Amino acid sequence: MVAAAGRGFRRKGFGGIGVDGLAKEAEVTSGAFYGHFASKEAAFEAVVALGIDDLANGVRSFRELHGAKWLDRFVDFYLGERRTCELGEACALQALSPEVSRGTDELKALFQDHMAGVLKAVADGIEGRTSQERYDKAWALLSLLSGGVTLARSVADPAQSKAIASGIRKAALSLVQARSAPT
Amino acid sequence: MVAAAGRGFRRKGFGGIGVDGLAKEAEVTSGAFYGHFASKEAAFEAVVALGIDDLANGVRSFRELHGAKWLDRFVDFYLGERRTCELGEACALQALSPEVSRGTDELKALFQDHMAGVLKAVADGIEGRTSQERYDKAWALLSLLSGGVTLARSVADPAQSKAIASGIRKAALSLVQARSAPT
DNA sequence: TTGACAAGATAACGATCGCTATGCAATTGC
DNA sequence: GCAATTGCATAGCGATCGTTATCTTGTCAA
Repeated sequence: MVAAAGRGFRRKGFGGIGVDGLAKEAEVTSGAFYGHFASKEAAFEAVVALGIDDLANGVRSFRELHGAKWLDRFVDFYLGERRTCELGEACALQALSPEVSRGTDELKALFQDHMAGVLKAVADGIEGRTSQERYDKAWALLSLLSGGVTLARSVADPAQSKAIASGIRKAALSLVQARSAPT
Repeated sequence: MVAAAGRGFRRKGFGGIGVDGLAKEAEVTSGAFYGHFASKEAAFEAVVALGIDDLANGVRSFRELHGAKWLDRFVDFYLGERRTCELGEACALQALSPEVSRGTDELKALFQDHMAGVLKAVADGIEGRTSQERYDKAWALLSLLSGGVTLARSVADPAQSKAIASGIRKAALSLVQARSAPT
């Protein structure tokens, strides 16, 4: 049910799909929808929470599976499958954070809360002299990847999209290895 | 009229505001709206075209005004005013590209077309051995800035938002100066 | 077998959706 | 000075919006 709502919101945006559409995505009717969620907004909150937690778990999986080389794999995965897959299956960070930025403070607090897990998972997996440097790099990496995929998804020509991804990839890898500039 | 529609779309998203709302933003009625635009979608296209062109002109202005040091100023501006200003006045790239990524191929073609001007303006203003390297960096810089501002706008705590911006700033400056990694 | 309970279907509410047709008033060309 | 055109307001179209109340169905306990 949450997964179906997640697909709907990702594909159409919060305002672009109605409760009937979300319910149909789950192959039920709107009556059943309100059995699971108190409101459309509550459903969106559940989708954001689950989506961001999924990202955190995804990062942890890459670290466990690939060890020291996890970041190369992760970047390639994010700029490959996650860029070309159907929008309904896209990363929550990329597809949902713009909607969060238009939302209430309550929604932003929830987003921030769950993002803490993602940040820790990324920051713990990259190099840097200080904790702050690792967290700075983690924010930058996530911004670069999500922003890059959004831009790559916004152009019509697949070759252009691929070229953007290629540029992002180089920047992402050099970013994580770079010695941070003085503040 | 286009400016008013731009504010409305940025604040609420394409699906989050209706024609009546867009018309009210311009202090007219929906009848007048359809005197200017053939449809809601056509209005959005005009907003995207104008917004991206504004970004291109903004980059050119920074280059003319600040010369070799334009990028530091631009990054600070983008992560300062452009991050904290009201959503209605936000950068088109940050506020509108997620909607473009959910749009038709026609809309994406228009976006890609106008982005060419932004890319050239940025790529011509940064260093790099080859043209491709400059364009790669330009795409990465724009992704980093727009994605970073979106994330910074999605958290509830202003201090957290500022911390994100700080991390993005360091990454942006180091990105442009870095020697590009091998492909 | 019956009866309580849970889950989803159905139907309806007023409001708003994107859009069109028509009406009126000011401006324009001659 | 009158006619044609332009620019916006008004009103209304059927459809969909988010939400609630009611009804039906299925399940398991006693």
